Amino acid sequence: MAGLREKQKADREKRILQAAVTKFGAEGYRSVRIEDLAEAAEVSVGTVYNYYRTKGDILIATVAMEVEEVLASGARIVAAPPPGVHNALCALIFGYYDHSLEYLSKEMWRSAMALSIEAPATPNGKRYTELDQWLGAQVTELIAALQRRGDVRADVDPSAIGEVIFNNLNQMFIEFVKNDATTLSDLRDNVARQMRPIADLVSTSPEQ
Amino acid sequence: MAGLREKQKADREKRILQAAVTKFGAEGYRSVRIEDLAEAAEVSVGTVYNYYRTKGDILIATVAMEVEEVLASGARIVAAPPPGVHNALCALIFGYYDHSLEYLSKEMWRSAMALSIEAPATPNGKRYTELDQWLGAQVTELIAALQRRGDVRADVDPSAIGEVIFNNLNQMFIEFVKNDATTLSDLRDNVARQMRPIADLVSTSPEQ
DNA sequence: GAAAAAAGTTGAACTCACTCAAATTTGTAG
DNA sequence: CTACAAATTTGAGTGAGTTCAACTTTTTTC
Repeated sequence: MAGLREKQKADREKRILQAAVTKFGAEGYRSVRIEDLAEAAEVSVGTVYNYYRTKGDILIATVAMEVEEVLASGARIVAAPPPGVHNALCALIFGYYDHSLEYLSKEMWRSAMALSIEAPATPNGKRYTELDQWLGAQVTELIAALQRRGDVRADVDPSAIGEVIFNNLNQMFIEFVKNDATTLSDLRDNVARQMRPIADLVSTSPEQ
Repeated sequence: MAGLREKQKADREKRILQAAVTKFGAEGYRSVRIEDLAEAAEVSVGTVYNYYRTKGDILIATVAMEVEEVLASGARIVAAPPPGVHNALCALIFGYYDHSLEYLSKEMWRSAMALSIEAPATPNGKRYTELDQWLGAQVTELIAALQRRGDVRADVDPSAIGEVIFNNLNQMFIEFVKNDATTLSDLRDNVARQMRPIADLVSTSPEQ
């Protein structure tokens, strides 16, 4: 039975999350107070803490939604990668990057990343780390797919290369969100330049 | 004239930093209050803030000392790298890793990294990012040195490969400090495995 | 339908990083 | 040595995240 209580609970949680997405995006994670969220969601401060353990928890919940979308769009590229190692890698990576700022500001990314590093044992931190690992696995999957197709040399270990590439793109994204002046286009150019030699080295085809 | 005031100032700053190194290491960055540091350094809370802008500033100051040592020991390896690309890379990277926990706990690293991401525009954050860039440059230098010596193929761009390798080792270090159960030995093994294919691919010598 | 139990909400109180106006200490001029 | 000026220290005060004992609302029991 979908009792009244269940319905109210789900409704309150949704209202709090909605208030968070709106207010964090508009006013910045830092400057939004729990009291503001509570007011916007028409609940009390204590109730916010009944649904989310910390302020950071609320942020992670909003970031997680974004990352899940990114994973889904990445899966489509892995299923049918464009021809050529460099092209395929860039398609996947740029897909991640271009999605990243759709709902989240750089400030929100910074705070979420900081949280996941500082408090890795909390549910928040674990959730974020887990999503990161899924993204990393997706890059390895792409390398493996390209290897099966014959684009990548047979003697290459997909997971070693995949991890290195993912760690690099992750770190480049961190630098990107750390600097408000850097544009998505700058980021893409830099990563494309870095991926060129890697792609050449693992490719079966002559190095152009 | 080295007036009394100058001497007292230097002395107070040193006492505060000393208290920070001791207490952060023993009790954890999070659970040490500014009031505790002030008491240990025999000054008032306000005075602590006269020397350091924020609590994070104090942490960065302790981390910076560590990183500077690491940079110096890295320079010695770049000046005379061991034979073989894989060996040379591992020597440099393991040098970083082995030094890292000499004075700093994993928790201190986590907090420092989180700070540098969340507040990159503050003096703290900038200082940490700058040190990171020096480390990255050192990896590129090593690749270039190996290339001059003929160990690395002439058609490889040292800075592109160096950046990718550094970003990878940095990200691996982040994962290392995020998980209290991971040992230095685990970290070394994982990174050595990742570096193997990269080293093979950029080496001039036959791939063993 | 009323009363007891369970579940959830509330906001005042607590902690801790950080601030600032007043007090203190050090340096300097007569 | 005294009086004034400059630099520094001080700690009570402020703000925001978080907690928890009392209160309300919903569900269950008889």
